[in-house]
Amino acid sequence: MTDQNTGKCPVTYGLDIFGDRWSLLIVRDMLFRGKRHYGQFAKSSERISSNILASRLARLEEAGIIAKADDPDNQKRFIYSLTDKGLALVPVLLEIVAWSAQFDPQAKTGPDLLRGAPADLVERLHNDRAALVAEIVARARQEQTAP
Amino acid sequence: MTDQNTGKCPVTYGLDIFGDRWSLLIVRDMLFRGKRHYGQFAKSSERISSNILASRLARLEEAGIIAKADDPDNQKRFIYSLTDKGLALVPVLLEIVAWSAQFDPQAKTGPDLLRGAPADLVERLHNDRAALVAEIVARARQEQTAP
DNA sequence: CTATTTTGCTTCTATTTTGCAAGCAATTTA
DNA sequence: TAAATTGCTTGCAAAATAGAAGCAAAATAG
Repeated sequence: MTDQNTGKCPVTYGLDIFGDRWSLLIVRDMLFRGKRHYGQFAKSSERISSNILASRLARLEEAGIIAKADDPDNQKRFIYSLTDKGLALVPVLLEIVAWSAQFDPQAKTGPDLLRGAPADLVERLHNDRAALVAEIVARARQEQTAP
Repeated sequence: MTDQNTGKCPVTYGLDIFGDRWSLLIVRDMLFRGKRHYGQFAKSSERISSNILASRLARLEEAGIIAKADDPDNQKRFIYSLTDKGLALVPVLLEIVAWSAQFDPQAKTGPDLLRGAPADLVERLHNDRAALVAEIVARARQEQTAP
């Protein structure tokens, strides 16, 4: 018998948007590394190829996760920023980080990502969750409006 | 997919394992829908093709997220179960559900998934998080050991 | 016991997605 | 004014995926 789930499963809704290799890495770069321009994403350590980057940015924009605006300092380029919907992915990303910190013995966080070791992050996520999320969102908002 | 996680970002570690269209749906099916056999996954509403299903099960097993055991009731088939590492993905999945519930107006949860509406889930996730996670993990464990 | 069905895959091919290297026009910088 | 930069696009090869079919072992039906 087929599945009884006529409505769309919420897990599927999310994965339809960011269930791929790159989308969440772009969100991570915006959130934790302050990246805003195409060229910055292209220089990420994971080396996304340019056409995939362009298509992912378009997809994320279409999904309402990021917004694309003209850069007042440079007519040629654009500033990508996280919308509220994109910022709401912070808990998802944090849980992924926490999970990885727990099971990847090599898990390390550079000075850019969260300005701390994953162990500290996991602890704060456990003890002080709401404040941690709020703090990250606030900092991301700040970085987006004031470079 | 390769083993080059040395010193990598924890987000990358996670996405290397489950950053694709199907892996988390398989985990979801095991966690929230009590599925344990190949055939049950194959009949999922999302219709994964058989070769992809086989390769994802192998990958998840290799990553230590699921375990494959002989079925005592049927020599031909296997029982797939979530390991501790797999069960630790509950918070990730819950955050995805919460995010989708927040932004997908169509988000619905059938009687199988979490036995409740996403709205209730989101509320419990906010007010009663640890207990909710523990409850889901406990039920999944129970379903895995006693059909 | 034999015949049929079920199960858990594998194999094949077609289509789609991805990666890589160039290229390119509009700026921006020197 | 020339050179470099930026944010992409375009081809093409390689890889991943979908869909159908096949298949041997085991379970079930007769």
